[in-house]
Amino acid sequence: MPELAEVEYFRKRWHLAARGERIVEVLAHDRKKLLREIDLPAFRRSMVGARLESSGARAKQMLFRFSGDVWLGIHLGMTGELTVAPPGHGPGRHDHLVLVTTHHALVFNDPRMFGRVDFHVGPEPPAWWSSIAPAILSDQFTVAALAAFLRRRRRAPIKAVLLMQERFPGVGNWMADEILWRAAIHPAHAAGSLTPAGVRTLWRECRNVCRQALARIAGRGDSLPEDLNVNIPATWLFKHRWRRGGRCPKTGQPLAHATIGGRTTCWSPARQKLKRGQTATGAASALK
DNA sequence: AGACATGTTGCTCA
DNA sequence: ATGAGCAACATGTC
Repeated sequence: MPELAEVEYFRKRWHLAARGERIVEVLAHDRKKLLREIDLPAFRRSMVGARLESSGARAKQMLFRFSGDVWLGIHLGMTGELTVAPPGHGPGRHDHLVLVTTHHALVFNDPRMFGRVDFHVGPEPPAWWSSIAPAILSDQFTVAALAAFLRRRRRAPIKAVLLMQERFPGVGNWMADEILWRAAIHPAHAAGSLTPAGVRTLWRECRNVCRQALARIAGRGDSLPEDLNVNIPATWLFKHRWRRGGRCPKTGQPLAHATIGGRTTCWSPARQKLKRGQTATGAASALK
């Protein structure tokens, strides 16, 4: 579920509910997997009594800062989500971590357990946070940097390249498909054989999808939509990609699905065309 | 029943 | 050394 904007949505949910509140109790379960890197007794000692001061989201990671130089990093994996419940919340089946304040329970739930929790103490944020690639919406994401990256990955299908966090932090399966659909680029197109105009269009749509997804999903300022996706319009591919018999909202033509770059991919054949010689080597079999 | 799932990592092979 | 492809992780849903 969580890509760039969903991660920001969940961060805000915890942040808006509990900013300034003190943790009075920590409930932690299943430390074999999600909490495997955590020294639980030390985590409890640091966390209880700490006050949530600030937080941020970068790519698909979140970092919550607590008083006493305590930091909590969370990655939601494939199925993780953060919710807010009353303070008496009895942990449900896949609630792996619950931070209880006097007014709220901050719940990290993840059925599939691909998520990760990191606990860090120190005046500076943890190293992994600082080494996340520059955001697509930052001025470091330039057309030249994009072109150089596509050249390096020239033989891979563009769909697979968009999923690489080292250059497209926060982009996941649905955002990659949305970007390519808007840019009218076929997902199996070899990354290195886009025209200069194609690269520029791709750059623009990377930024458009990130900006619009953040505004639609995570809201603006201190506002938060009631739920994920309630503000995503039917003009987006997102609304049609999983529906059986789904049609392209731009052309009205049927959508296509195949595994490209190792992931289920949806595109609009009427809009995203591939000429001879442009197909990435590994993607050819997927298009039969 | 079996296929498949909005993610990442670590292995193999070229 | 570098890049591409794929299985594995664990559980729920269609």
